[in-house]
Amino acid sequence: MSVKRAKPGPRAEERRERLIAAGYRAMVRSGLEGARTRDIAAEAGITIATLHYYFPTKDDLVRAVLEHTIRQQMLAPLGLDTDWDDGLAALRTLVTGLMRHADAEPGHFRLLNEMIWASREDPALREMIAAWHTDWHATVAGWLRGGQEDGRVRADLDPEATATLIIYVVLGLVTRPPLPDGAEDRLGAELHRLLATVEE
Amino acid sequence: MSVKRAKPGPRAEERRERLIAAGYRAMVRSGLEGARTRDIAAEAGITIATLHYYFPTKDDLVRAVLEHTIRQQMLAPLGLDTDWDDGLAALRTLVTGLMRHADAEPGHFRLLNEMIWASREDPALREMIAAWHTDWHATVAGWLRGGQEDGRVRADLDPEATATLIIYVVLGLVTRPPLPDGAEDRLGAELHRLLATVEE
Amino acid sequence: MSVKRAKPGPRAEERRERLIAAGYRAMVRSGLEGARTRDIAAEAGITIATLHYYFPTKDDLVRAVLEHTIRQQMLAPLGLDTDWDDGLAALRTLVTGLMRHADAEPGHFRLLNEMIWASREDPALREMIAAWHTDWHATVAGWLRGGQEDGRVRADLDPEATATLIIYVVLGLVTRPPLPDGAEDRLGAELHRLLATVEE
Amino acid sequence: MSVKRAKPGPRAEERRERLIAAGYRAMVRSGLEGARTRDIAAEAGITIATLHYYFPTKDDLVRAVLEHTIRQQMLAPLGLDTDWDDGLAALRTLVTGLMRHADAEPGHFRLLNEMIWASREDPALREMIAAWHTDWHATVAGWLRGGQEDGRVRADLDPEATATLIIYVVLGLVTRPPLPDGAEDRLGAELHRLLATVEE
DNA sequence: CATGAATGAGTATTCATTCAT
DNA sequence: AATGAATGAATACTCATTCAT
Repeated sequence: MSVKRAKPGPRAEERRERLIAAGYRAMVRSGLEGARTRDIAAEAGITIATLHYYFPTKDDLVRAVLEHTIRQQMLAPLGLDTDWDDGLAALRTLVTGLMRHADAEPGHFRLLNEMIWASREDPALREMIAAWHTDWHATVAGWLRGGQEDGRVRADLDPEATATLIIYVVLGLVTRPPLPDGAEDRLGAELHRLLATVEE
Repeated sequence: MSVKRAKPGPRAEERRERLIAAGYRAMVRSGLEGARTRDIAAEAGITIATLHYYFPTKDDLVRAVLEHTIRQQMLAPLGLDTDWDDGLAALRTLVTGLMRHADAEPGHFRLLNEMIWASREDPALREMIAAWHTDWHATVAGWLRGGQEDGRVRADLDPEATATLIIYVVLGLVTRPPLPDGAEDRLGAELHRLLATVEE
Repeated sequence: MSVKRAKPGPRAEERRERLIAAGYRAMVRSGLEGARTRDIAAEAGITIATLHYYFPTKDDLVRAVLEHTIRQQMLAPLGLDTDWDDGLAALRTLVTGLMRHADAEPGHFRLLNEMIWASREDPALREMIAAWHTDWHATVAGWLRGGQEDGRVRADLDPEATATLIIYVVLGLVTRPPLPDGAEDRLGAELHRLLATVEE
Repeated sequence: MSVKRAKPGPRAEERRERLIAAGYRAMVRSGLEGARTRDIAAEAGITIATLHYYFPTKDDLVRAVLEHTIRQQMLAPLGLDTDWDDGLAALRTLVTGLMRHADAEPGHFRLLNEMIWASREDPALREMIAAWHTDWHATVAGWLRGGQEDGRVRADLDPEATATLIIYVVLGLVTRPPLPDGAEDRLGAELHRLLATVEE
C-alpha cells in the first residue's frame, strides 16, 4: 500500500470544508462563472493564495462543490432518502417538493443547471452527474415498478422510459420559465392521472 | 413629400442582421457570457466601435439575438409552423425533432437555457420568453384538445396542465444530462402511450 | 474689400448660436472636458456630424463658448457695465456679487477657471482671456484712481498693483475652497478697510 | 512572538511611495483627468494590475497623491514651516515664493486647483483640503496678529478676515492669468503697503 | 501551511472625429 | 447644409493564477 500524500491534518480538513461551503454559497448567489474566488476565500476567512493551495484551479473547487451539493443538498431536502411503499405518492411528493424548492432557492438549481452544461467539457463533472442521475433514475424506476406490482401504476408502462421522462420533467421544472398561470398548480395531479391505473 | 430624417438605409439594416447572426453564432459557440463583443464584431466584419453604434451595450445585443432566435430558430426547425391534424403525431415529431436538434446543436439550447435564467433579471428578456412560452403552451394544448375531439387522446386529461408538463419535458430534454443508455430511445413511444387512449 | 466666405444665412447663424448656448450649458454642467459633443449637439437639436460642420473640432467650439461667456455672462451679472461714481462702493458690490454668483453657479466659474488653465496651450483662448482681464484690470484701476481723486481711497496706493491684487482676490474667491466659517462674511468690509482712507 | 498576518513589508511600502510619486508627476504633467493609470504604472515600473492592487480605483490614488502633495510639496517649498518673528516679512516671502513657484511649476498648481474643484464631489478630498486650508488660514492669521502686537501691522484689521482675503489672493495668484505687464512685480510691495502701519 | 505581492491577458465601453452621400 | 454610418485609439478596471518567502 503506497501512500502518496500524508493524511491531511484535522485543521486542513476543516478549511477544505469551509471553502467548499463558501464556494457553494457564492455560486448559488452569483452563478458558476459569476462567483469570484476572492470572495469565496474571504467568506471562508482565508486569502486567495490559500484557496489555491487547497484547490489549484477554480475548476477543482467547482468539482468539490458539485460533490458536496449532490451529497448534502439533494437527498434529504427532496425526501429521496425516505423509504416509500407507495411509488406514486413518492413521485407526487418529489414533484411538489421540487417546485417549492425551485421557488425558494432558484440559485441552487441554476447552479446545478450550469454544472450539467459544464459537465459536457469536464469528465470529472460528467462522471459525478452521471452517477447521480443513474441513482435517481433507478430510484424512480423502482417506484414505478413497485406501483405496477401494487396495481396502482398502469401495467402497460415501461418503467425505464417513464423514469427518464419524469427526470426530464423535473429538470425542466426547476427552470421554471414564465408560463400561463394556473396550469402549474395542477401538475402533480396531472402526472398522477397519466401514470395511475384508470380505476384509481 | 420631403423626408428630413432619413430612415436607416438598407446598408444599416443588413449590418444589423449580420451582427445579430454573428452574435447568435458566438453565443452558441461560447455561451452568453463567454461570447466576446470583439469576436462578434470581427465576425460581422466591423470594429467594436461600430458594434456599439448599433447596440449600445452587450445586453441590447443579447435581446436582439433572443428575438432572432425565437423567430428564426425555433419554429421551422421543429415543425411548429406546420398544420397538424393529428396532435399526437405532432407531439411525437416535436419530441423526436428536439432530441435530434439538441444533439446536433447543444450550444443552441445552452444559449436558450442561459437566456431563460438571465430573464429573471432582465424584464425585456422575460417578456420575450414569456410570449414564446405562452405561444408554445397554447399550441401544445391545442394539439391535445384536437386529439381529444378525435378520440385519439385520453379524454380525462386536462389539456392545460398536460401541456405544461410536456413543456417541462422538453426543457429538461434539451439539457440531455448523461442517463443510462436505451431509455431515451423509447421516450417518444412512452409519451404516446401515456397520452393516447388505450384502444389506439 | 475681399470677401473670403459667403455670408452665412440667417438659419446657419441661428444654429451657431444655439450650439454655443448648448455648449455653454453643457460645460457649466459637466466641465470643459466632461461636456460631450454628442450631448451638446442633441441639446441644440442637431446631430454630431452637423456640430462638426459648424465647429470642426471641440476646441473651436470651446473658443466660441468662451467668447460668448465673456460677452454675455460676465458684465451685466456683476454690475461691471454700470457707471459708478464711487469706486469703493463699486468694488464692494463686485466682491459681494461674485461671492453670491459663485455660490449659485459654481459650474460657471469652474468653466472659466478651466478655460484660464487651458489658455496656456491655446493662443486663441489666451488672447481672449488676456483682453478680458486687461479690460477688467483697467476698470478696477480706474475705480481706484477715481477713489483717490475723491479722497476716498488711500492716496499712497499704486492703482495698477492694487487692481492686480484685487483680481487675484476675485479669482481665488470664486474657487471657494472650504474655509473656517465666518471670516468670509467680513471680506467685503475688510477689503474696504484696507483700501479706504483712515478718516472715512 | 509569532506574527500570523505579516504587516505590509518594506517592499510594499516603497512601491506605494513610488506609485504616489509617479502619480503626482503624471498629474502635474497632464492634469487630474489627463493622467493615465497606464502611464503612472509604467513610470513606477509595475503593471496596471499591480497599480490596482495598491489603489483599487483611480480616485483612491488621487486621494493619496493629494495627501502626499499637501504634506511634501506645500510646506517647505513655501517657507511655511519656518518660524517667523516678522509676520509681514513672512507674508511677503510667501507671496514672492508662490509667484516664483507658480511660474516654475504651473502643473503643480493646476493639479491643486483641479483637486479643489474635485473636492466638491469627493468627501475624502474635501476633508483633506479643508484641513490644509484651515491650517494655512490659522498660520496667516497668526502672522497678522503677531504683526499687530509688534505694531508693524495695522491694528484696525481683522486678522481672520484678512487671512481669508490673503488666501484668496494666493489662490488667484497661482492661476496667473495673462495680465498687463509690470503690475505683478509690485504685488508684494503693495500687499505690504496695504497691511503695514503708515509709519513704517 | 499560509500569504502578501504581483501579473497576463483580457473586457465592455467611450468619444471626438471623418466621410460618402 | 446636413446626416447616418463608421472608426481609431483609448480607458479604467477585473480575475484566476503564480511564487518567493
